[in-house]
Amino acid sequence: MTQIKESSTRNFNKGLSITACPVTYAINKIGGHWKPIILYHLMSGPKRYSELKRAIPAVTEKMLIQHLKQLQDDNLVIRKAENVVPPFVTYYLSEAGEDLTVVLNAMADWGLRDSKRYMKSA
Amino acid sequence: MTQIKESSTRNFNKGLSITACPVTYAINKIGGHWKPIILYHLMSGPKRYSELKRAIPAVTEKMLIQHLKQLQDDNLVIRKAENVVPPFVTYYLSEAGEDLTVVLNAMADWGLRDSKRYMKSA
DNA sequence: CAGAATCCTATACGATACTG
DNA sequence: CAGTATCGTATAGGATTCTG
Repeated sequence: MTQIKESSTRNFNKGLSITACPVTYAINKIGGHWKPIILYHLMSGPKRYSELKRAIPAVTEKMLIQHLKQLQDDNLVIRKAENVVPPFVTYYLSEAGEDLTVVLNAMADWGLRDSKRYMKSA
Repeated sequence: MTQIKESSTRNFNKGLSITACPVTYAINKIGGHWKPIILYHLMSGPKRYSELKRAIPAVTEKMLIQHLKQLQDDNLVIRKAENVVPPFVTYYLSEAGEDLTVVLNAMADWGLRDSKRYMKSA
């Protein structure tokens, strides 16, 4: 598995900055390239693995699973698996994940506003 | 210069997700590991290059300059250089950068709240 | 269906040395 | 002081194949 290692100066520095700044703490939890999108899709309710995949066609399985796992590790999403064949797995936001809605919306607002800033020529 | 290239599937996908989600648009502008910290320090007023360096000891010159440049390209910070010897360069937030304050604060709030969530044992 | 495993590349990042 | 240049590494991310 190509996961995050805990060695290297890089992670050391990362650690430093986390403690220094709550913003960085947040970035480190939702900063992955696909995490916000996943979270975004989860904001509209629980989704099955395949639904997420279809909702975000650009993401590879690896990335999806990987980020989903990180989000679980960070206690932002919850995975619920029925033990049936074929498998039925749903992902949904935890409390902490729900709380993120505010942040995501703030970011979305800003993103929208910012992109408009460079469009309105008239 | 080790800058961002515009080729590769990766960037293509990145592009896709940007258009799909304003949150991702935002992440792509402030998602760099040092950007939020830089922005954060700039929130308290204009800073000289050396001040930033001192304020964020963990960052290397390369990273600082690089992110500073990206932030300029993204119109989040403004660079103002006096043409004197020794050089006197100041960085400060643009309008768009100031707008980010809300987002950064939302993230900071969440980060603080989230980290507390895992501390309060009593 | 949901996911694990493997292989590979790009690039983000760090360290260090040099310059106007 | 405020940067640039060069080099090396790690890891994030992609493509593909396989499985309970």
